[in-house]
Amino acid sequence: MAHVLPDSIRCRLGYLLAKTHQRQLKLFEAHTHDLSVSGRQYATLLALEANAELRQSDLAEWLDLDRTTVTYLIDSLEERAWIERQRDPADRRAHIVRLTDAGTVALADIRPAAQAATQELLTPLDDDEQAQLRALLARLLP
Amino acid sequence: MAHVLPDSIRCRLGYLLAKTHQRQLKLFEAHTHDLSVSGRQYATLLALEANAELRQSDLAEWLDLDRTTVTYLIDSLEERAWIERQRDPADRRAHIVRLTDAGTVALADIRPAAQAATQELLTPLDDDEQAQLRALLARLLP
DNA sequence: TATTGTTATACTCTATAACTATA
DNA sequence: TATAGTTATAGAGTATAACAATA
Repeated sequence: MAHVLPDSIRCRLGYLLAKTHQRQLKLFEAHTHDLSVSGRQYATLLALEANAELRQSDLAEWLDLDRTTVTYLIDSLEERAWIERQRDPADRRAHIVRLTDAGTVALADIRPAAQAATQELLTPLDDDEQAQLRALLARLLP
Repeated sequence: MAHVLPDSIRCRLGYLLAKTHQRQLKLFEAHTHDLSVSGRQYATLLALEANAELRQSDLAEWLDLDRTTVTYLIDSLEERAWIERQRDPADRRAHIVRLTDAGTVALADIRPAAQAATQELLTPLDDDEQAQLRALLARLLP
């Protein structure tokens, strides 16, 4: 190939975000392959690790997901018995979600694999630069 | 809501990339709404602006896309007469893609809208920080 | 009336494989 | 036999709207 990717593309933020995100997804999948878990399922388990009880509407707000997406997400986690859901006695419209013991075990398996994936992505950066990147990205979110 | 998004999620690189990318897509779409163009279509036009002629296989390699995806992408641009494709006389298996005059005009419309979207995303960062972010992300790509 | 969650539907992306035409 | 491109298909992911139960 006689040409080179022009800077007009290589420095486009949309391109950089799309490609790094794509690469992160592939690495996460490669490292967690035998666990067959999605990044979103992992994030849900982390949220429930930090908070013993959450309503589905809380998860939707936190993870910035549609409530229908949360329903499917929770369905998939309940099928694997990693979480359980029950009616909120205080508001019988709502469902309360909790991590099960099996979910805690699963999380212990997933976490090191997920961290290894992130470390592989971040290999070109030293520790300071990794922290800078996280801090800069975090400031772009509401 | 009584809870707060835990740092275990907020600082997860996969979460940060997914959310900033999602936000970038929404802002791009909002700013280019009346032009109805995708970021990938925009990147293709930029590639052709920098190189008068490209084969579809070049585009696939540059943009890290499957060749089937490139076929659909080029189809959509040809329908709008922004690009034209013809057989490569030197290798009649290949298609050579070129920007048309209409494509050049379209690019002139799209570019400021795309840049405005990026600037809105990057509002929380000053100029130095924006450059740092681009540089750090670029180093994560092969 | 508004909110929580579920279901159905559809639409976009993406991945795969089968196909053609050329090399 | 390998490569460039096309087509068909199916699988995720996501968005929308209609619905039931409850507030």
